[in-house]
Amino acid sequence: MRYSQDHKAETRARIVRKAAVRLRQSGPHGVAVADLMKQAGLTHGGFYAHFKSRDALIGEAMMVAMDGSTERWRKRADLVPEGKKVAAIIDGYLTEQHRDDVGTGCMLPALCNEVARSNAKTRKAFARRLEEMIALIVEARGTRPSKLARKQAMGAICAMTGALVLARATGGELSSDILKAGRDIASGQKSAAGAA
Amino acid sequence: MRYSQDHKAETRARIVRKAAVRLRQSGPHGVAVADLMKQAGLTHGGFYAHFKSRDALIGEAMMVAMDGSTERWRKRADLVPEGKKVAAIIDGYLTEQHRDDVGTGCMLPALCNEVARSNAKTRKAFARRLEEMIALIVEARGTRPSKLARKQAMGAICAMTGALVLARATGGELSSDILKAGRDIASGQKSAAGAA
DNA sequence: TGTACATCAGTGAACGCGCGTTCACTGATGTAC
DNA sequence: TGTACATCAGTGAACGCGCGTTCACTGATGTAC
Repeated sequence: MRYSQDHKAETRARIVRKAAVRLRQSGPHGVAVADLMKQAGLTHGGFYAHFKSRDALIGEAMMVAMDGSTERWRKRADLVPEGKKVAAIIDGYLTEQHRDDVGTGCMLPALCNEVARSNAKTRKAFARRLEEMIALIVEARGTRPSKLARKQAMGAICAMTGALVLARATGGELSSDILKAGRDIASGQKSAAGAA
Repeated sequence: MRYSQDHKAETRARIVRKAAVRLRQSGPHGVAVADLMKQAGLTHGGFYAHFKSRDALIGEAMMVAMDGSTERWRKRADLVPEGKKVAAIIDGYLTEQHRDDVGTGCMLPALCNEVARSNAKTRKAFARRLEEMIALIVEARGTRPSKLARKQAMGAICAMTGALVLARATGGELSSDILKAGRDIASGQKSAAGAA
């Protein structure tokens, strides 16, 4: 078969996208060549017409899986007026829907453990996206950027990430309670757990 | 060789302990039978005198890896006077030392992703330990237990877990900043990232 | 106390399954004429 | 417009490595006498 000029590029992109979903769901070991090609409607042999190796694909999938998180936050912030943007991001993030959707959800809870074991390139890409997300929260606050604003934004992201991974590891009422507690502490609502 | 009565039990426990470290460091796929036996000073063939299968070992290692986290918190709280206990737990938790020690560190950041993919038994065990940790924070506050106290304790644990996984995934100054931001938001010190 | 035997934790070669990778082949479509 | 040929994305059988698992064997120590 000989296809239109970008048919191959589309196929390739489809494989990477499926891999990025699997990567978030099951980690790198969950990405099996034959399984992935089947998902893309192909047979496993054709894989090497697109990628040098499975590892090369995983590297690319890692990058693709890191896309979108920031963009989703920006869209949610754009929908609400000044002063409600941070809350919109947090409340849109810590939902049962997001908790149950690892495959296309935020990279932070899904990939953090893997990134910690990855090479410098992947770690650097992760750090860059995280910085973008921090900057976006600082901006969404609508106040003057400052060291304190940055620190508080980072704190909120810590709470959001932690709440999501813990809500995913647990279930039932505890899981829902974690999401609620995460929303409160991330947005600074009477959530000081400080001594006394 | 025929050894003393509990020699076998000691060997078995040693293997499980090594597996629990590897599990936290590299996940279940990082636990290889031959490698583990070598670490324990044995050859791979003897493995099946102790365990039914690799999966059975991983199940046990999971349980062992979940031990100790609560105990460490309790010990830190016991060293300081009333009113400083929660801060002692948080500040002892979000350190560069703990960040760099995944293998024997807290189960929450190390295992959360794996637990989310595990069977009901493992998930239940995880939830039980998490409840213990929540209760311990509530107790360490020294105030009367309440729904709010529980929620705030959960929020603090979210922030602590999130800060550690993100600090591990990044490096350099960003990593240290995350730890600082995590300490602040978890202890409720001028860390409200709320809108406005 | 000494000797023969039983036990069984541990050894290491070998097996076999899963999965990444290779490769000779296919056949639909584009191009040349 | 039609025919012959070239291209190359995709096919699927086969290979081989890594690793979990099996198994016949070892040899140090406990027990019987």
